[in-house]
Amino acid sequence: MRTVDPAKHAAKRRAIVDAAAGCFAEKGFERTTTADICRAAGISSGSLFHYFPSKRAVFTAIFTDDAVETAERLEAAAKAADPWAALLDVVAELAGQLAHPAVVRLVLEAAAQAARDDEFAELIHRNDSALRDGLAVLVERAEDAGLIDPGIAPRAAAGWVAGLLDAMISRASLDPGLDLAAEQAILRTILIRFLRPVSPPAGG
Amino acid sequence: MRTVDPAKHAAKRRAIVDAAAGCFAEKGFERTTTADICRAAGISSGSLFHYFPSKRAVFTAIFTDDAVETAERLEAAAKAADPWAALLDVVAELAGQLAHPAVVRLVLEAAAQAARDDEFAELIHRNDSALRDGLAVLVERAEDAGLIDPGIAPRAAAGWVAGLLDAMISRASLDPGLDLAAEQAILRTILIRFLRPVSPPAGG
DNA sequence: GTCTATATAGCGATAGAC
DNA sequence: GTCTATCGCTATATAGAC
Repeated sequence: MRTVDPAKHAAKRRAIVDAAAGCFAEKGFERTTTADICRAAGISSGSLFHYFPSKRAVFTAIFTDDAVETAERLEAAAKAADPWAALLDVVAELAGQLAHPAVVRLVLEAAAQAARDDEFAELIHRNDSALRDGLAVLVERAEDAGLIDPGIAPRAAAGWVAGLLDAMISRASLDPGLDLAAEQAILRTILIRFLRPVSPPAGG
Repeated sequence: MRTVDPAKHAAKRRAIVDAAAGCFAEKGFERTTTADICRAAGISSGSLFHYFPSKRAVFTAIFTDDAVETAERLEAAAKAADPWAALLDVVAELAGQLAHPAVVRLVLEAAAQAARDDEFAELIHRNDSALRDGLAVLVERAEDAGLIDPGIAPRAAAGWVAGLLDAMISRASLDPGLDLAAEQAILRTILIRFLRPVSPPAGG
């Protein structure tokens, strides 16, 4: 038995991060005050800085935590029997997260912050790179199975798949009344036409 | 002869906006101080607030000015003989602007600001809507000429063309060493495969 | 129209009791 | 570990001379 309970500490840390994520999504990093975070989390300033050394550390924690979840998703997809179906599934799942406006806003905020903070940019680039790597594995496996146009480089293709997800983020933020399901269908069409062989070897 | 020279006033205003755009691109809106803008423009605080009522007004001026230029581009494209070629040209021209890192950063900053400032969001949405309208006109004209898959709605297609440009912005910001020319070629491929008839009526 | 000087307010982070 | 109280600093915008 130890003086501190690591599980309790982690749970509280997580609660603070979740509360802060809502604030950052709503007002952005700079306009969110540490007082806002404290109010949202129901704690005092002293407590906040007991768990995190700075406001920025709270912000970055959101994205280190998220990276773990995405990595698990990609790992599971890599084991799937049908790599092409797994690719479409992963894309649909990631696109589905955009139904939450807070997620859209957080991604936009992260992109803006990464453009001017080198350390944070490294984190975001690592996350993006991990996503592209995971997607590239699926593209390669699908290509080996003859399900993808051989003229397309897996790595470049993976970059554009990630880019298409970013396109959806920008559409979702620019058009609040966007029909996400309809756009996901179009996204699927674009992926099929972009990646599949010009004369498919089989139906699908 | 008047007491104030409108041309001179406009020129100075423009000089301030240009200097400020550099600051905003580098540090973002909130972390750019009015003192930064004054230093970059070579003026004093008193002068800055003689030309603009607030820091935010300087920021928005960047995007109202840009809207005019884009509108002119689209107007010219609408008059072109070959609407399909004009569409590809406009996309290439807009994508080409991303060679300037400052442009990429400004767009990201604008997206983040629009997510939390309703008045600024209206401006950005108007600009985006004007872009989509201009692209939709080209898609429609190309469709009338049998150059585009009839199963694709022009308005939705235009949204995704704009989205693909946003995808390129995100790629450019996430990957500093990105080969822009190579990516533009892929973008072109995606557009052709996405929009053109499945069995083209002619070469091209 | 341009400047210098400054009012006013709010922020991130710390100190130290309990 | 959590709290209250507050320090030290920086920022936007204004006032008013020239």
